[in-house]
Amino acid sequence: MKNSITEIARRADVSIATVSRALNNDSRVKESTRNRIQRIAREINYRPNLLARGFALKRSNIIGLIMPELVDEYFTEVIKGVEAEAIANGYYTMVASTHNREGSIVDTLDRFSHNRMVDGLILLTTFQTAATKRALGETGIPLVVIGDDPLLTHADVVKIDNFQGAYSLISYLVSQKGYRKIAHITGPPGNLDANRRKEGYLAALAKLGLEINPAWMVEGQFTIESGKSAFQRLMSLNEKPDLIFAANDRMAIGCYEGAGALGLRIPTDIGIAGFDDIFVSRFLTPRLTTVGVPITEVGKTAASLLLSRLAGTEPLRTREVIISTGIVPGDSV
Amino acid sequence: MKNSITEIARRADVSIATVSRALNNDSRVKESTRNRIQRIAREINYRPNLLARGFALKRSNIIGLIMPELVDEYFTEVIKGVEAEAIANGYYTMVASTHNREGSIVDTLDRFSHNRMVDGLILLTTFQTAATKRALGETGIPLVVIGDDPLLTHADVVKIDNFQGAYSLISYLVSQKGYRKIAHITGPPGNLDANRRKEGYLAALAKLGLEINPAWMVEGQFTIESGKSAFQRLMSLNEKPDLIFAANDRMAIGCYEGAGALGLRIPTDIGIAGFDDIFVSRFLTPRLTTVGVPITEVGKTAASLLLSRLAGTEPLRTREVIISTGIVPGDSV
DNA sequence: CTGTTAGCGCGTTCAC
DNA sequence: GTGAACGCGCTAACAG
Repeated sequence: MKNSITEIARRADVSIATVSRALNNDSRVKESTRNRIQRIAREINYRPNLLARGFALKRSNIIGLIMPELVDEYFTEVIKGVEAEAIANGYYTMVASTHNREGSIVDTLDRFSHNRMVDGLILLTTFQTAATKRALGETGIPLVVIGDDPLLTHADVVKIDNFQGAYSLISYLVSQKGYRKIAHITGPPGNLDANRRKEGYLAALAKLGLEINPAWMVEGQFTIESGKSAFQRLMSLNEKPDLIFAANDRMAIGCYEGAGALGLRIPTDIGIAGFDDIFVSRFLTPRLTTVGVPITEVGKTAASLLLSRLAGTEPLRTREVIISTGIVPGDSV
Repeated sequence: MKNSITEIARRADVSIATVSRALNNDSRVKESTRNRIQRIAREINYRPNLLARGFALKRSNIIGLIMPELVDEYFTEVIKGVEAEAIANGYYTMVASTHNREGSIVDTLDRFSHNRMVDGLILLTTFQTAATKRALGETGIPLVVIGDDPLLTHADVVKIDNFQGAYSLISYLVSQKGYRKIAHITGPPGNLDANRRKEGYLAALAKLGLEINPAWMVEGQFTIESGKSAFQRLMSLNEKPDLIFAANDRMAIGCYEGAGALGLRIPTDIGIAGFDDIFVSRFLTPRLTTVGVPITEVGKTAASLLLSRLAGTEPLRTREVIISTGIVPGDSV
């Protein structure tokens, strides 16, 4: 048995046009006709062929979500937020993880934006190259970028307030906890979040009139291992810091491991602070002091921006939403 | 400018059929013609309209992944595994989170399987009702179920070896660590993984000739909080266990919290073991002894089963793959 | 080797 | 209020 509007039309003894109208609640169809058609549709468990509909309408009702390789709960949360918002508005979500390779981000972007499979795109990047930027300019479909980029002219942007988060954290550590010699383990050089966090750190130190010691800024890779090495480097200096602010929680965990290896106690011998408030941070001993980010909200906001644009009711100018962060006090400082 | 095979045909001065063949590497097209066509396609940055192609072929090249509400890295890992396998085979992945409500699982299943949006489905369930089972039987498209269900006749199944994992863990705790009075915090009653873990626990006790004390089996909900309450209940018994096996790591974390509140030390005063080896378990103090599950592999396997079936080269009978688990020794026992 | 044509299921004119 | 006819971009069958 077929299962199309043609079949329903045959059974209801009307034309396919009438069926189409009835199923889409077109007010021109007589009520009795509409009811009859809808009943038949239910009986044969009719579902519109979304491929056919999308083809006819040039619209898939799918939004694409492009992310680097999935790690942490960070990505789960974003997916969750996007998906919830999408479903609530009749859209599906297609996830593409690009495995952190620059080439594949561009590829994925290019593919998705030109093959008409998705109506709009949400891109989560942690770094930005010329190639990516170029590809972003050529999508031709509505685009929302999640990330601490400079404002893009053709895309809405959702950014986490990394600067403020770091700035507030340092201020808190100095004014409330009395730290003066604050080191920083940065993230990978090109990482946008990492860069903004570093700027917040530097700005806070400057504002507070504290020493900015170049030796106290060590580069990390956002991994536990790199956090541990950075910690060891810092602890081998003649003039040691009294607190280490790691640009993410994973590296802070590395510091815990480093401290354990050296027999140093936190926060007695050295204070540790992180950024992200990932799930595990709550269970570290002592509980990590860090900066919390409402990640699900990031996803929801991104989806919401995209959907409103797809609905066509939005102005043409791009928008930028900043998601604020908050200090999560722990016992590591 | 249009961007379709019609446009390419116009420029190359051939028919659209030839263009279609050339782009799909049909061997019947003369090489020079094919090269010319492919060059033109590249020049105008042509991408096939996937909606149109899918419509014509009655095939979307999308696989659907239905999951309960996303929690833990468990789901991230599954998505990662599925997505990697799918992309490698020219498929896209559509994620639908059903928010743990029975009704919506059935809805999603029904919708996905009848609207022709996906070619096949992977369903991850932690519980199974009659309604779900019925819906599963009516999909009409290839289906892979991830979960410790009884064998389904019309779906391939990927299951984690919960039974063996629990059985081995208990055996290890008894023979290597000398525990004799082993309590168990179960998962939610209908949860399939939880049930199998309990069976493994009971079977091991029986086999080892150890007492099965009903008071030592307390129901939990797979949450930290429920683990904590269960712990408190167990510790208030006259005859206390010397080890608690929690059916998942989250509840084991609850036990840690409970122990902390009562001033009990792990493993000196009470041993704790879990199941899952989630990321955080490595950072608990002391490190949790638990059972590890290669989750990415679960996703990969599921996708692989589905794709091979979609490729049509597979036999009709359903297959079942059991993913084995392994003890992760920690310092909590 | 290549062209012509039908048809996939749907929404949407344009008639009546 | 309803129907007939068209077209979306592509693949496949058939014809040459």
